[in-house]
Amino acid sequence: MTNALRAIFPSPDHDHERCASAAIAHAEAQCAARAQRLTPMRRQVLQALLSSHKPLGAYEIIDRLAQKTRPAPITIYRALDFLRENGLVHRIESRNAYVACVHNHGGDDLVVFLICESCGAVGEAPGGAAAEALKASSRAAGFSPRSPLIEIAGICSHCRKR
Amino acid sequence: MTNALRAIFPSPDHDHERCASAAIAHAEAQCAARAQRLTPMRRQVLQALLSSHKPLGAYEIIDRLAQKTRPAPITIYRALDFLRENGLVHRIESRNAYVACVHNHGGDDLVVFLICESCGAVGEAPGGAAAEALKASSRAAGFSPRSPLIEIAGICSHCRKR
DNA sequence: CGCTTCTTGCTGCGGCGCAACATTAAAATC
DNA sequence: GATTTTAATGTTGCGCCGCAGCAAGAAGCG
Repeated sequence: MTNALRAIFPSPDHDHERCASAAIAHAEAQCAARAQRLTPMRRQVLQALLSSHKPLGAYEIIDRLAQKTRPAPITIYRALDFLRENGLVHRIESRNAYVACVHNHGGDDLVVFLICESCGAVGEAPGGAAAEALKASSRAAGFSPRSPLIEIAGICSHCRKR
Repeated sequence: MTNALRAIFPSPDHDHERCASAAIAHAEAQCAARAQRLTPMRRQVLQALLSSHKPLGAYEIIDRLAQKTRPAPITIYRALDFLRENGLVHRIESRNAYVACVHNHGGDDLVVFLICESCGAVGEAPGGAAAEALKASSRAAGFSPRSPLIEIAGICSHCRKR
C-alpha cells in the first residue's frame, strides 16, 4: 500500500501531457464500452479538470470553458454528474470541488484522497486494506456501509522539500 | 473497535436528555479548563445541535434559534468555529452540516463518522487502528497528514430492522 | 421521415460561507 | 471605579454551490 500511495501522488515533474491524454483515452474507451456518449461538453469539462491535479470548483470550470459562450452552472453540474457516474471524475467533499480520475479503478472501488494543502494537488490511492477494515468494522457494528469517504489533508513530499 | 462502533452509534431509545446534558456539562468543563468563554450564543448553538444526533446546516440552526431575534449566518458560523476549535462540534463534510460531539475525545483525535442515510443520525467512533494505518501509510508515501477525514454513509442497524 | 430519447440551454432560486466594518460587552490594568 | 484593551456579536454585502422546472436542439431508431 505504501508503494501504491507513493506511486500515485502526482509528481510536479511528471509527464502531464501524457497523463492527461491517457485519461482522455480511458474515458473514451470507458464510454464506448458502456454505450455512453462523451459529448463535446463533457469532454471539455473533463479536459479542464485534467489540466492539473488540483480540484476545481464548478464555477472555476465555467471560467476555463468561457471561450465564446459561458455555460451555465447547471450545464457543468450535469457534465460532472455524467463523468462521476462513469468513474471519470471524483468529488472532493471537503473542498466542494472535483478532480479528474487518473487511477482507472472500478466504479465502486474505495479510494483515498491525499490533498496537499500547499500546492493543492490531489493524489488518489487505492483504499485497499484500510478501507476494507473500516467497512468490516462498521458492518460488525450493525451498520451497512455504502462506501467510505476518506480524504487526508496534509503536505505532499514535493512541497515539503521546498 | 467493533464494540466501540456499536457502543457509539446513538440508539433511538437512548436517554437523550441525559446524553445532551452530559455534553453540555463537558463543554462547560472543557471551556473552563481552557479559559474559553461558553457564551449564551455559543451555548445555544451547541444545544440546537444537541437536540438530536442529526447534523444541522447553519441555516437550520438559525431557524431553531429564531425566537426573538434571528441571528445572522455569520454569527452562527462564528459560534461553530469556536465550538469546533474546542472539539465540541464536528463538521460533516459530505453534508455541509454540523453535529455536536458526544464522544469526549481529544481535540486532534481521529474520528470515523457513520452516517445513516435513512434516519440521518450520525455516529462517531474512534478512528483507532484504521485511521492510524492510513496516517502511517500516507506518511510512508512522503505525505505529511494533518488528520484524516473518514465518513461512512449507509444504513444503521435500527433503521435496517424496520 | 417521424418518433423517441438524450443532451443542452435558460430562468430562477435557496443554502452555504465568509469578508469588512461597526457596535457592544467583558477583562484587564491602573 | 474609571479607563483601556480585548473579545464577542451585529450589520451589510457578496460570491460560490447546487439544483428544480421547463424549453429547445441533437442523436439514434424503425
